[in-house]
Amino acid sequence: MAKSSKIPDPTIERLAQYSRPLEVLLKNGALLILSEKLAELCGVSPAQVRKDLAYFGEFGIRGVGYDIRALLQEIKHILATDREWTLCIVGMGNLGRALVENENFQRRGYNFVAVFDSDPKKIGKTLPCGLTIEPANKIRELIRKLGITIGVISTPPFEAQRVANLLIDSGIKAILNFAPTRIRTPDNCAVENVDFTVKLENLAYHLGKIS
Amino acid sequence: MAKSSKIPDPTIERLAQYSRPLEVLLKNGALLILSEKLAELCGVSPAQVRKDLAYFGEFGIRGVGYDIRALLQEIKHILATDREWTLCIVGMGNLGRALVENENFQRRGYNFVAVFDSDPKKIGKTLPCGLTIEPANKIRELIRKLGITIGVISTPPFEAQRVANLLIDSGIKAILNFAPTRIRTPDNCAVENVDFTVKLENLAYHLGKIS
DNA sequence: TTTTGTGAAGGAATTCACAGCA
DNA sequence: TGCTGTGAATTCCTTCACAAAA
Repeated sequence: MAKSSKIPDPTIERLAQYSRPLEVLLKNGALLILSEKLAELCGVSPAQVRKDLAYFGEFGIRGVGYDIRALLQEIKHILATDREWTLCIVGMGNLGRALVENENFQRRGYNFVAVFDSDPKKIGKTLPCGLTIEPANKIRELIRKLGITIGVISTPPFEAQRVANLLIDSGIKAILNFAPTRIRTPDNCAVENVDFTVKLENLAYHLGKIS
Repeated sequence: MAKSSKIPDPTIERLAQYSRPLEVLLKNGALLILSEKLAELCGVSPAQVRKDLAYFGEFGIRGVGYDIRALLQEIKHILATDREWTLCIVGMGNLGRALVENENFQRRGYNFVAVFDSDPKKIGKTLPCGLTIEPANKIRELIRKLGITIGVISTPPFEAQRVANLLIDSGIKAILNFAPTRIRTPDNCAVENVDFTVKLENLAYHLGKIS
């Protein structure tokens, strides 16, 4: 099956992107798709699509294309999104609350089961989704009790590393970090950063070149 | 000064990242920084830092390092973040509201001056930040009147392309897209995508390899 | 035929290693 | 001496072009 080593990181990122239009197509009843069509929908080259998929096996039929349902299932299996994940989030500001209520997470099997904050005024409040804000000192206990595997950080930047350390100490192996700062983790804990302001600065750079 | 062509995209992204710790250091009164230290703070190699900066000029002093204040100013000038930008946002769900209230934007000179939605129940409501939600049919008018240069999309995915087209028609040249779908734009309009679920799927992939 | 799967070629970005300057 | 700036070497990723298969 997988030549599991040496898969380029960009390939993993694109697999997730391929799944988006495939889901739409499947829902609309389409059965087959060509690498050329999928490539066009995702803004990449057809050869790129084929090479990305070929890292994991032979999913297509030569002369015909890819079976949409089977391909989507394979991608989900590769990305391990064919199961449910339990998450917690630390930092219940505007962004944290919006993330917890965001239906894009549940829809893909990412379920928040605990939310934390260190502000006494927020602790104990119940959110529309039904979760109650817990104090930061219960992070370790609840992560273990609820079997949480992914931690989300939406605190101010100066608290992010401390929170990350707490999560790591509690056994978390994957962190999604929304704080606009780098956090350090041991090799066995993966981090993905979502920094809007970096993206805006990219845009500003491009705009600056024009005007 | 700049050999303005042929700057790698990743370089631009890293410049924004370099500015984060530099701002903190400057505030703390530090004067000089070595490429090695900055690299360590940002999780890249020292040679990478030097090469990135060298694309735009000679900002360092050999044998000494970089003057933090001057370097930060240079980076901000390159990224065109040494000025104010006016933004609008379309899609006032949980995420849209959180983004408008998020102080990370204002702090860096990104000011929302108009917010839009197509839901009649939301139109006319005033947000904590003081802005009133406008109907989507006023997008063109307000973009022109207020001189808005960057558009943010936080609608559901199936509306994203339509909204993007509206923005483009109104003269917008840069879009920050939070909808988990690809949007197409002409060459003269830059897009940056922020897709949390893609990031989560990267994490799931790494977790899946372990457990 | 048609379209996938894939070595080989090409290109882009990073790292190396040292020359150049304070 | 110490650290930046930079061509050369290397690694990584993408594209090409065609053989293989339906």
